[in-house]
Formats: sequence, C-alpha cells, structure tokens
Amino acid sequence: MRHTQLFTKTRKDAPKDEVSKNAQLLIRAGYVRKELAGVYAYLPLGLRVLSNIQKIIREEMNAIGGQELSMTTLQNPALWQKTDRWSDEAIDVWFKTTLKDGGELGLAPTHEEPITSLMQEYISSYKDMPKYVYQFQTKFRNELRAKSGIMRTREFIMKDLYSFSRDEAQFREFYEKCAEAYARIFKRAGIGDKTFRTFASGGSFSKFSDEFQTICDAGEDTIYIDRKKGIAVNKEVYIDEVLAELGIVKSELEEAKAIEVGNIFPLGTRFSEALGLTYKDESGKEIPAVMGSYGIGPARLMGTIVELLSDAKGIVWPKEVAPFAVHLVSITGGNDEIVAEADRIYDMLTEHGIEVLYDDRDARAGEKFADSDLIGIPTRLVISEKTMAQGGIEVVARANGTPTFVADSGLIELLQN
RNA sequence: CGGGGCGUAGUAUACCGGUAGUACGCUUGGUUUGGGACCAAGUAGACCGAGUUCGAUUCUCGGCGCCCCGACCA
Repeated sequence: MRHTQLFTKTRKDAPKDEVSKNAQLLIRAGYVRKELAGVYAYLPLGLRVLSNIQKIIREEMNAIGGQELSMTTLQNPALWQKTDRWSDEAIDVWFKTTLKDGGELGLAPTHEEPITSLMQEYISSYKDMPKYVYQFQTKFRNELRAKSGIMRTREFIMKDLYSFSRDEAQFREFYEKCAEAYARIFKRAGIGDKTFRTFASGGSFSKFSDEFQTICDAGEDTIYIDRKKGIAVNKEVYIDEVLAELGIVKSELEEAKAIEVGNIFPLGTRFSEALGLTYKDESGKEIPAVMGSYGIGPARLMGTIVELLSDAKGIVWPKEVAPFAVHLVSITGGNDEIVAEADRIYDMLTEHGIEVLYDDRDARAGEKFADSDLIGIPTRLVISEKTMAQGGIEVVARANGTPTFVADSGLIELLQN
C-alpha cells in the first residue's frame, strides 16, 4: 500500500485525554480513533493488526478442532431469563434496547446462552460430541469505568470458543489442549515469555478457572508467579489451600502486575441444564452436556503488545501481527530517478507477495523516519541517493535500528527468510 | 457507584470580568532535502443551558462529555 493512499495521518502529540501508552501510540500512529470513552474505531492500519491477531487465533483454534461460526449481537431475553441472567443484578454490564413494538432486546455481553440454545438443536446423542465452536463477535459491556485505552472497553470483539463434551474427562482433555493452543497464540503474538497460565477463581460458574496473564505494569491484576514451574496464581485465590493444591510454596513466588489476555473456564452443566442441552448416552439415558468456555480479546491482546513492545520512538510490532512486513521509505530529495527506483522496488516486493507499506510521500527524511519508527513495522527498507550510489538497499530492523546493506538481487530472498 | 480533576482552533497549550495569544497542523509562494527544515502570507477556537453583571470564555448553578484513584469485572 502506498502511504499517499492512506487517509490517516500521524501526530506528534498524544491527545490529552489518553494516558495509557497503548492508546497514545496507537492514536498517534493512526491505528485507532476514540469515538467515546471505551469505544474505539479501528483504522486501516489498526484493522490489519487486529486481523493478523485474529488470523493467529483462528489457525490455532482450527488446529484443535474448533469450528468457526458467527452468532448475533442482538440477544433474545427469553434465553437469558431461563438461566437467570437477564436481570441487571445478575449481569450488571448489560446494554439493553427496546423494540418499536415495546419488546426488549439485549446487546450480547457474552454468548453462553445463544450457543447453548443453538447447539441444543444439533446435539442429541453421545455420538455428537465432543464439539467445539467459536466465533469472533462483538461484545457490549456497560463498564462503569472504561480505561487503559483499548484494553478495557465497552464494545470489543472477542474470540469465544465453547466446548461440548459428554463428561468431565472428555471436557478436561480439550481444556488442556486449548490451554496449549493459547500458549502458542501468545508466543506467536510476541508476548509468550511474559505470559503465564494463572490459576484463578471460577466466578459464578465453577470453583476455578485458568487465566493467561501477561506481566505488565499497566495491568489491572496482581499475580504470583512460580517461574520454575511456569505457572502463576491470581491474587484473588492466593490462599494456602490453593497453593498446596498446586504444589507451590510462597517463598518461591514473585509478585507482579499483569494483564489478563485470555481466560478459559469450565461451565459444567450450568447452561446445558438450564437450556435443555441434553444427549442420550449408550443406555439411552438423558444427560446434560458438559461445557467449557474459552475467551481471548484480540484488541486487548493488541494493546498488551503495544504496552510491552514499544520504545521512546514508537511501536515495535512482532512479525506476525505487524500491519505490513516491510516499510519501504524513499528519500528522494525531489530526484525523479530515486522515485522511479523506489517504485520499481515496491512493484518487485508486491509481485513477490510481500506486504509492504511504501512511504511515497514527498516529505523529508526526518519526518519519514520518525513516522516509520512510530508505526513500527519490523523491517524498513530505505531507497535514497546514497543507497543507489552503492547499488543496493538499506535494511533496518525496527527492533534495534541497526542498518545493513543488501544488493537488490538479494532482497527478496532476505525478506522471505 | 464513592472520591478527585478537566472541558479554549484539527492537535497541544496560554491569558483575561472589557474585541482570545503561541506552537504544531493545514493552504499559498519561495528556499531547502538522510532524523519531525527555514522565510513570508493565510486558515481556524471558548462543550451546552440558565443565572449574576453595563458586559461572561472568565464568576455561580445545572446538564453533557472526558480523565485519574478506588469499588466492580460472569
């Protein structure tokens, strides 16, 4: 993509109403725009990042047998009444709306009810399970206080997967498989070394759940990490009984602030019983399915990456989530030959299927480099009078800023490795 | 929801009970051209409502919006 086609612009100053690093950098670089408190629009660059994150998640969910679908955001109150979750006391973050005929609808804060109802139509035998379905769908949560930029918002897309199993053992098997898939996702997203599977409370559904917590000072949670074992405990269940159960001792734990980037938890038969999702076992007996729920918020993950992987100049995207693989920057000084050469390189990269943002603006080097650092694409290619005289292209890694030279005959090979 | 703070050009800010200033941006012209250039001329602003006052962007009240701390977070 040519920069001159991009409608967004970078800014030197962060808006004064944003304090969080993720929002400041993402707004300055033109990835997102704030519409309201806790409501952000994703601009072309931001949407590319979000899509890349979703691609990683999708690949890993498909790899463990997940099937993607898309439910609705408008919710039928009747289903939520059956599980006793329609009242504002049960779920205090509801956004509700009224129909013209006077009826009421909900804007989905989560999707246990509709997915259970949906699957009830397709699961009737033990032979129909296990099944794993997921979606990327907008959730609305009427947070009393939105905060931390794109990490705690009132409207956000969430990947939510639901598992349907015959019994506890079958459920457990998938639960562990999913935990492994989550670890792969966070590793690919560039935050694997700072993300820990964390024992946490199960909320209103069950005794426990597992969170995936990424160590970061901008986080809202406090966790206790056992680095040797590679696991952690959320402060909310930091009690002797739990520590004993997990086989960890207080003296070896390290306290840290962390961001909850994922959460998996058992639902048991809480929803299947309430909504009649039962199946017949081998003996013809009617049994409720055992369910599990598995969530990741791609936007929160995006925000976490920015919080962790950025420096004074801007963002430093990991390869798999970067909006483009390379940032081609021309320093032309008004010289048409350099423009032609940069155009040629751009075409060559594009023909080889390399995703490239081409800064073809008629701007000075300083501004282009500053913007390039801010936007944070992993590899920068510079074409200038200097590089042309040396018969090559300058390659700069955003992460460390060290320039190397490559002849254009070796460029494609270098980038494809 | 409790507490605190803030609303001034597109952005960041200043001053003031008496015609709102600066920087960046943007427009035009010129000089520049490897780390956010320079000169010149332009462009553009007081969240909404009520009150006090001769006069309110400024003071008071209300509303709306935004931020922070806490609480909450299926």
